[in-house]
Amino acid sequence: MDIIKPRTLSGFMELLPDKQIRFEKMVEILRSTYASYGFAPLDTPAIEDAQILLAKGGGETEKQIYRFQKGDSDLALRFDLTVPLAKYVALHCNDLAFPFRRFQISKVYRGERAQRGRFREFYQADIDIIGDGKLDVLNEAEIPAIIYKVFKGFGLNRFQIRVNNRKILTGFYEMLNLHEKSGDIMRTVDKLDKIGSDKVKTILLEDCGLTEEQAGEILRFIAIRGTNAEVISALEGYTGRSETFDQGLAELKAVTANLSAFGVPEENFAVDLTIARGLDYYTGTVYETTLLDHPEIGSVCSGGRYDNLAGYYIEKQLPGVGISIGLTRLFYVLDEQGLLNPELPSAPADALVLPMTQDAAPAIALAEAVRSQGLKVQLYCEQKKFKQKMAYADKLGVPFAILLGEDEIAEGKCSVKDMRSGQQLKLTAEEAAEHIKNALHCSNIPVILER
RNA sequence: GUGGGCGUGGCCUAGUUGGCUAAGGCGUCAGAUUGUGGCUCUGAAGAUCGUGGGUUCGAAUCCCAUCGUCCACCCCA
Repeated sequence: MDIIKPRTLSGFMELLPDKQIRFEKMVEILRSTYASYGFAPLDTPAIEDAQILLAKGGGETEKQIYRFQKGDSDLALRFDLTVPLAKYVALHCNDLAFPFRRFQISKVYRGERAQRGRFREFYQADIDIIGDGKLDVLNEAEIPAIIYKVFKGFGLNRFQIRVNNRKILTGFYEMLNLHEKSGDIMRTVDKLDKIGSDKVKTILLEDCGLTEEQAGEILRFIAIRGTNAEVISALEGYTGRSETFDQGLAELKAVTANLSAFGVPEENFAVDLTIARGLDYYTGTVYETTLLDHPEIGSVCSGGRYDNLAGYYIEKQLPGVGISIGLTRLFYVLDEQGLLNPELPSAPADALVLPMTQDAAPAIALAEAVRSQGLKVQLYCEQKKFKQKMAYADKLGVPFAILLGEDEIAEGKCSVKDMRSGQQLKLTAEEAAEHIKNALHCSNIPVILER
């Protein structure tokens, strides 16, 4: 028989158990945080009709989507969670209560060249709030609060939620009569941090065909930095020249005004005029979150406000605001940087019960007794040498091994061995559970430990 | 999609002016008192040198093709 060499495709992440446990921990934090803000869980199919996923048509989506035929069906794998959400809302809008808040943590697929931190299959953790006809700006102010809670929940401190407003940008380009070129300009300006202002200027002049004066105006505009109050006051100087701009500024003020009420510290939030993000459908506030100590990895969470979620599927006007956390990338980078908390328990069980008698019944009962006290307990079922049983406990990384042999059974007790210290005690099942619980008592250990 | 680097046991690497049975480390497995893991010691298994073709007396090493992979660009989480 031919052996097929096992391999995992490039751009797909596969983890060993201890890492997977840490990953799941992050997912749990996301779920509980999202749920705590009243978002409902949603799951949609990984595969959809290609027509639906490609409704928007053209561009990168068409190039990157995994598309295939099965019989006569033209199918595709979802490349994000927003388009499936649009379909879902369009399909069920008569049954949903608006504003509709949902979260979804699922895999998405993109057939592009994989690179460090860039995957072909990866998890997105999305939240969106969809309004029926209207959606108040207050929703846009709440989003950073949720991002903040999630990242703090992971154990991160050095991150920054950067915010801009698309209306400010389009309004500003209207003032310069550059409305048609705004897409190219924004894409260029977005690279400011990466390539520097001289390079940006060169591209604006040569590739975008701007005049020296226009380029100068733009560079001066995106150079506006400082505290939120300082940036906003600098922006006030541009008012009265574009209705769009003025409206964008008003929205930006509304978002920043409620930050402290929502509990977001100023140090984790910044108005940044270079942010453009997802050029096609965002129409108002846009968000991008970066790790301050690892700017090279780019954005780990981004999103914004859009006016018409489901326009391709129904006539109804459904404005919304949402964000997406690139969980796979975030995890990959944190792991690579060695920031995953080594203190976080990553064994599949709290204790491993090792039966040492021919009759396994007492051990089975013991395992169940300890398990019923709320602990994760694995029963070792193999008939191997004691040495090998211990080696297994060691390799699994379980903090405790519970031994049950003739002696213990005769005394009505079991031997509880702390694998880290080597200390061993003879205890009853209840005492054992209590002992282990006290030793672990680790419910609030963060996943990430920043240095 | 465009441009560049690299492919040697499961993993990391040595070996490239072509030359004897391809070397080492990690890991795996088995032993060193069959009720005690990590450490140490001993031993074992495991590679058609990515694949196909070519040059040559002889190819891991040179040439061509192909696949894979990584990096940059594009774009993005």
